[in-house]
Amino acid sequence: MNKLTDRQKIILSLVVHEHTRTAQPVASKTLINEYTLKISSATVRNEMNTLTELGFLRQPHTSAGRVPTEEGYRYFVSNMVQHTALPSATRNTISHHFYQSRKGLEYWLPLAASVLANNSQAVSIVTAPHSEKVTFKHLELIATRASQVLMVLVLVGGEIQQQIISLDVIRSQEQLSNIAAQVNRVCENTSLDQIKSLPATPDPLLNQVLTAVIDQMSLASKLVTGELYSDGLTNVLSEPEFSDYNPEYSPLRLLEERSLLDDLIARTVLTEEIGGVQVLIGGENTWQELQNCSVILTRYGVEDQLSGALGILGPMRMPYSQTIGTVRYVAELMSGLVSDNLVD
Amino acid sequence: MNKLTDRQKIILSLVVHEHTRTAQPVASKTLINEYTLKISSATVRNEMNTLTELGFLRQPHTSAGRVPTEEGYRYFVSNMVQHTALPSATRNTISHHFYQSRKGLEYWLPLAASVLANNSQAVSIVTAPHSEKVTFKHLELIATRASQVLMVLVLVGGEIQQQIISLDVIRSQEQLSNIAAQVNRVCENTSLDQIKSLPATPDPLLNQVLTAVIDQMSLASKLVTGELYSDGLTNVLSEPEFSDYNPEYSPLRLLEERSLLDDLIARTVLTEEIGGVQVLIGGENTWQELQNCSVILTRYGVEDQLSGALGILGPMRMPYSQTIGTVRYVAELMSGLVSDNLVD
DNA sequence: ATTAGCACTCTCGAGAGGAGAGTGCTAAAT
DNA sequence: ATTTAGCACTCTCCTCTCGAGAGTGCTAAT
Repeated sequence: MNKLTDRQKIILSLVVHEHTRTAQPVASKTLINEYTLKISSATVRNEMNTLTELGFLRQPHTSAGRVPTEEGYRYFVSNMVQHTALPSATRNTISHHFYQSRKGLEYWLPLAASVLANNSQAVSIVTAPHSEKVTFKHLELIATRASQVLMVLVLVGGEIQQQIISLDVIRSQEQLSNIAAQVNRVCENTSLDQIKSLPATPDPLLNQVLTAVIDQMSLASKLVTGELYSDGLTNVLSEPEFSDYNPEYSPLRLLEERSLLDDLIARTVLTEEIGGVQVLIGGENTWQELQNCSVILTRYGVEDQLSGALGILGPMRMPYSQTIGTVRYVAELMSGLVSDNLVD
Repeated sequence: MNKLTDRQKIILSLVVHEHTRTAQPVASKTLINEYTLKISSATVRNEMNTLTELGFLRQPHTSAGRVPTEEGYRYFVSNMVQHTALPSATRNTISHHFYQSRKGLEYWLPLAASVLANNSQAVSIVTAPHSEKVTFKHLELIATRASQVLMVLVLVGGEIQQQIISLDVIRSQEQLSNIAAQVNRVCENTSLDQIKSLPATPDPLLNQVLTAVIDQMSLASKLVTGELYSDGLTNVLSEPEFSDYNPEYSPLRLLEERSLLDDLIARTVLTEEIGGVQVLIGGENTWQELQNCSVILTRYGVEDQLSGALGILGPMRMPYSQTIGTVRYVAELMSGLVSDNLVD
């Protein structure tokens, strides 16, 4: 696979850079003008020809410059994007944002989305972290009106679920607190399966509450990741990739149809260890919606406990090196924050 | 203001309808061909001329048909959209969705957004309901790791806030529950101001918790409405109104910059009683972002207790009658659901 | 007050032509 | 054997023109 000569690699990378910058097909002459190459345009043309035959470049028409193909981008990203860290100025700006934000995931998630969007000129995707194993932490029952009860369920990891339960009989807050205390005693740090296999209880209220708990926990166990935060839509609306095509296959469906995003996350980053950044270029023949787009995704959080996905969706023509660096850095920050605030 | 003749009104409304249907300038001849009018095209032309002088229609160029102006749409909406109810089939389809959904605001909000988007071919906007007066309902403190405590605060209305507090000393869950019980005894159904004016306490832990409660409640009191749910972006991306213009003034900024939306909500529906539907056409000289767009917004929930805003954002050229009906109906449904599940 | 008829205006699309950009190839140079 | 200069060739893109067609405004007749 890696059978390009050094010179071919340089030319491919220059074409990618130049095309990213100008959005135009790149001519051999442009290359030797803009960059200091010690070879002539004719040589560049010959090499471009080879790269075209290899499938890494293509010509929009006979007498136009070259544009990288999907394969070209893929080769570029896997072989030539050196994982240099982000400039420290950028890192500081980003971490500063987190530092001066209010504390709490509910602030960090939209902040991460905003930072990613602003540093990438693409659409950001951030999902709230979620624990693979759903474990009971704490239950609270709060009397509201008449026989309605607000049930608040806290899971290990810190996710909070709420549900309104209608009882057959009106109960006092004391009675409710009593039941909640019983449930807490039995269930703390207990997994869904364990709770399911608890012996039946004669108390109908306790029964109803346990059923509701099991119901909520089952629901949570089916989630791939938590809520979606996104930002930077206006960054890409002017890009033809996002507005021209068939609305049936708009890449923005990824933001609106949760099942699409979940599928994408499940099939890429969820199978990876935290820390690895995945780059999907042009849908990889699997996601039709992503033609002409690229997705950079990674997983963040604490391995085996609480993790979410974060990254960006942008036109295929994007500054991969910088964007990958940003995604990686934001994920590192978020992992640290999640880890420091783990509820276990 | 209402000085149009009946015939002029008819012609204006036909132009609006036809333009909505075809997105093209409407010719006098088209009108008498498509609709059964007992007047000639020349008469229509004369009337169109008058309507143009009055500012309700305009010509894209000399020899083109007419297009409604902002003023034209405004006149049409205020004087000629009769508030006929939605067809019962549509109503049934919509209510069916709510009926077979899981119960809980967290399901109804995205559902409302989805229903609005699908029935309007526009972008939907739904904000979670929020209570104007922030009132304490219930507090829970949950020991996590070492000296970290997860504080869960429930407000009257059912909003749940969470925060992680770091204590100086490690406390047992008993001690924490004890403190929470104390706070609950003192604060239940108490307003922010009342809590603020509570006498100081010697207990440092109690003090820290109360400070955190006040902090969270202050934050809540500054919200205009809750979280934003939106759907149907792909509906409008192909519309030139949404992709052509300067990204600085894209109408979609309304979805990304919460301050814009809050301003819009505060200055329109929040001042109205629940039930009134507001139609903003073309930004009304106030919101530059909304040029060529219209926003239909209404407030839903329970007056003086818990209310949010919902509606749609679409191109100015839209089927107002149907869309207004949909927005009103969804708001009615949501008001009912909020009312049935009020936590007070 | 309404309408038929007609001249006038403007857009839109097709077609032509020329400039320019960029290539591929060939033959010479290294 | 590789690189390069030179050049013919191709294709796009812009502009211009021109004619067809759509739709109007005006005038004179009903």
